[in-house]
Amino acid sequence: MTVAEHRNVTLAAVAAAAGVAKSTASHVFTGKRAVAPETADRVRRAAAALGYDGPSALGRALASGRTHLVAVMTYAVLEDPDTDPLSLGVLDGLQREFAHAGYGTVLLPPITDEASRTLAHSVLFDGVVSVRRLVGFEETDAYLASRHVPWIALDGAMTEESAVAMDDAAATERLARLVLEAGHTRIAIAGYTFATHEDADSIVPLELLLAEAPANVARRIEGFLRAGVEPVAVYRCGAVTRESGQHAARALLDLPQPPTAILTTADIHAAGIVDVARERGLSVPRDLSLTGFDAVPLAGLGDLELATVEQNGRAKGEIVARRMLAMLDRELAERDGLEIEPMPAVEELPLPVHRGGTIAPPAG
Amino acid sequence: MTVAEHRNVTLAAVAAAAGVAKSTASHVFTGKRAVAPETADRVRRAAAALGYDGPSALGRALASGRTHLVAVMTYAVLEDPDTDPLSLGVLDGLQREFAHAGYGTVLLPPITDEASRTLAHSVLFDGVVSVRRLVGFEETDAYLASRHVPWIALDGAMTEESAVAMDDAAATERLARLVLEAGHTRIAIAGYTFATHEDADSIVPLELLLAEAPANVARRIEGFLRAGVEPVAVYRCGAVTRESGQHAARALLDLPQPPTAILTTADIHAAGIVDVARERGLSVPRDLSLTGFDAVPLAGLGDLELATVEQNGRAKGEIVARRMLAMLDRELAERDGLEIEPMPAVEELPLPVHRGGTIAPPAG
DNA sequence: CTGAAAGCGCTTACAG
DNA sequence: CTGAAAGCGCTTACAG
Repeated sequence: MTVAEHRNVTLAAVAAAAGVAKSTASHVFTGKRAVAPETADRVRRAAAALGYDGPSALGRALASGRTHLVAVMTYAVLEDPDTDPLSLGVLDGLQREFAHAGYGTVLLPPITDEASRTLAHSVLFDGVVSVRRLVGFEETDAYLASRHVPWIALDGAMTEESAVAMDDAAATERLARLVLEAGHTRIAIAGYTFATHEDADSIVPLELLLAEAPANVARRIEGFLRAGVEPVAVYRCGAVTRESGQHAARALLDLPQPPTAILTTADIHAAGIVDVARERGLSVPRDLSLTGFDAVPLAGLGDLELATVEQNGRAKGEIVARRMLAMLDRELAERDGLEIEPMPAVEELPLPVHRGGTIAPPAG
Repeated sequence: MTVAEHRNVTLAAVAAAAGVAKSTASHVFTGKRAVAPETADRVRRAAAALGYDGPSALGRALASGRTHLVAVMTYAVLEDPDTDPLSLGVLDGLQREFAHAGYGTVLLPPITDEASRTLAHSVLFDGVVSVRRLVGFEETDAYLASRHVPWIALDGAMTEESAVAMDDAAATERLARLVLEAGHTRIAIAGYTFATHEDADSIVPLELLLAEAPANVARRIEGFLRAGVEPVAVYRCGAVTRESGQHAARALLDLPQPPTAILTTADIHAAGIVDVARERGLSVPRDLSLTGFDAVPLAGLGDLELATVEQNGRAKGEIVARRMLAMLDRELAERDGLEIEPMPAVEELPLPVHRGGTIAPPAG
């Protein structure tokens, strides 16, 4: 038997060789129906003799409507692992949990041009998770909705909350309390939005930021307020980048009465603030206290450890994956007219607070 | 039109609504055959009216034999991005290039247990690339071979050389020359193997290391020899980890006549050697010169920049992806009885040498 | 415990 | 420029 012949061995051929019906041969491999031991043996022997490696995934998929593929739609998570270890962790967790359940993970870029559009249309998947929805997500979201498959969008999108429970507010409340207890009264808040308009980076009214921010960022700010913070200024970061944090620092430290503490909603912004503070000869935390969010490794901070909230990306990915698998199971049950189990409760991702070394009493 | 109805709109339904044959409707979407403008319009209108989003990827795949999916089989590349940024870069390059060509990338774990075995069998792909083949690759390799799809295995496997040209030897020769020119005569070599036996970490004869090492590592060592290095000792690292580098350092520095320079075949080993040297109060490069390979970010080295060879993971991934796409195209042409184009020449990945700050004249 | 048949949603020679 | 039909490789009611 040559390799070339090998390729086209089909279930039908095996069934014929074993002298049974295709359905019987099929059941030998899927195990969905009892088959007499001798019959099964005959089929297996025929398969071995013909070099049949089991039912083709493609045929199964068409017949069963299940591709055993889940898409993860994300933009360049991989390019700069240093800038986004969190999303990488999420991807890792998703992939592991899906693999464990027999689902492969398809990496797909968001739809930004003809190539990505064609790709999205031509790739198979039973469900999809969008991670770090930063670019090209208007069309992508519209498209994913139109595919009518289970879909979870993370990073502050509405569906995130139904997939993984995160009490951001409780965590940031604790963090803010530490700052208040240190004696600060002139506290500023720097939150972010995914707003794409110009001037996104600027001082804004608190209400505006709360209205524009993704749900999770809004919750983080709620935590600050709940702790009793009355911000002397609020900055809107237009991107989750170190530069945006630097802009925030410049604007806030230029105020006539600059804050003695800045509460951010992302570590990377806090890192940018440290950059500018040092540029200006200020020392953190002696001259400026600072909090972050994510507990992500940051370059260029030396020995400084940020006061922050830890978000375990891999754990988050695993939780989200389990949610997706439950959605997939329900869909299958619904299709087959089986009894539909209630969705399991949303799992909670613990968000431990790290005190770090960036909170100190205000100077003077 | 409800969502539920929506889901089952098929090409056949659209064709019926437009009053044309399925084949005609199909050609309107694929563009593989000319269709009269009015006819095409009628079909498109019918599609729009029915909410048809274009041919199902699944049906196309079964009929055409193309899933537009390439698998990347790799073990936990994502878990510790810090320890393997190179593989991450490769994955990124693969993914981008495949996406560009209309292929999705499926992340698959190597076969190590029942779950991964089931997964590999049930997932569809037209071709596969294995990256960082560290664990469970005996069964994985056997399985991938049995799928009879184009397959490229990286990281020192035979097929890597046919997919991307890397002149490791030329690069390491230059590096070794720098060490020789600095005046070193007592030079040791630390190379690695994927050997899994106990005692893998040990001093060995040069010939043994050359025989056991993956092809790319062997080439790197060849480069050292070509430069004129006559090693006073050769160490075999059994794993590509910092610990293994530390073991190498201990063994080599404990020699009665310790080397004044150590040439490694991976940055991470050089980092481990720095750890041990410092532990012992030695200064790099004053007391010990050192070279690496990969130019990967390393933690805990302070200001020390390694003398090393840069391997751009993303560029490598892109080159490999283009190779895979060419293999896929050829396969298709072969199947359809078309003229088979010769494979394009293997692309070369440049391997720039960085002098860094870890080469100095020997002490004394 | 087993079989014959329909069907999953398309593409692609073949024929005109 | 278009159509009718076979076929891609399976699974799954239905029937016995």
